[in-house]
Amino acid sequence: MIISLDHFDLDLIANSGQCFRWKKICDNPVSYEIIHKGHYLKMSQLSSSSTNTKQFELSCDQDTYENIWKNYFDEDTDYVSIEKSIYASNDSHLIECFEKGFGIRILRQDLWEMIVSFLISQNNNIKRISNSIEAICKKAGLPSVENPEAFRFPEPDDVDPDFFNDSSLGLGYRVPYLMEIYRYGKQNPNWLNGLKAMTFDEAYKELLSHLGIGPKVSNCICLFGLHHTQAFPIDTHIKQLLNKYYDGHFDTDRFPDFAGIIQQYLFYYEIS
DNA sequence: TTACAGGTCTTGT
DNA sequence: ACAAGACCTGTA
Repeated sequence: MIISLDHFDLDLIANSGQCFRWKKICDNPVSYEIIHKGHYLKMSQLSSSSTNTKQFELSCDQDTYENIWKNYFDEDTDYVSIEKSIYASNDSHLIECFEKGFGIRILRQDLWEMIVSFLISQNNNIKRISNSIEAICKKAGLPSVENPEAFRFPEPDDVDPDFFNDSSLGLGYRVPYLMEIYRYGKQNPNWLNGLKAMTFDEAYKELLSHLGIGPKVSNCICLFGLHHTQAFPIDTHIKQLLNKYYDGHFDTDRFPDFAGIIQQYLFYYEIS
């Protein structure tokens, strides 16, 4: 099926550091394989017109799109008003980041996958994070609905904690963090729904109480897993850019409720 | 070879 | 409350 999306660019989203499993399968047209909540999707970017809206070809049917992917792409967030706020801010560096990153959009990814992914991400590089996550999914061996060769992300009940005691996964010292969070997830089946019901501040604090989750990872989980777009994760790259352009401090109150989206533009500009 | 990576934990003051 | 120092290991 064919759909139109505005403020949406496959390459930019793939390289914006929020998704670790997108796999590029073609340069022309730009095409990716995406796995989300047990479903597999091939997505191609058809036109790159000068307008804000682009066309995409998706391998799924209408029902699966409505039930799974529509929410994942977060079509409801109003990026036009965000764009207006950015230009109204007179922040020349931010405007430059926005123009270079036009088409970045924060997806609504699976909460459990984000918790585990950002636990792995600490003091780590994106390539190795992706490799570890892929190794975990492959070892768990749970096929997606549409493609038996593409494996879904294992949920708490899918693997024993001891599953992670395996050096071939390349997890290093994070192994006990994963063992503990899988054990906790299995013993507390309502935990994820509870997190989803919380405010940003509540969820942020609750996540902090778990082994291996500090301020940065908790903010990432809130932003990418719970879509609390006011979360503003500060990592080494953001720290460097704040020192370079903002005297070491960024006033998030300038962008109430969507500082996290601003952070994504700044982050992408810095790493690219 | 050395330094770094979307940090956090532990220990010492 | 805050400052070191340790920590796995693939990648550049």
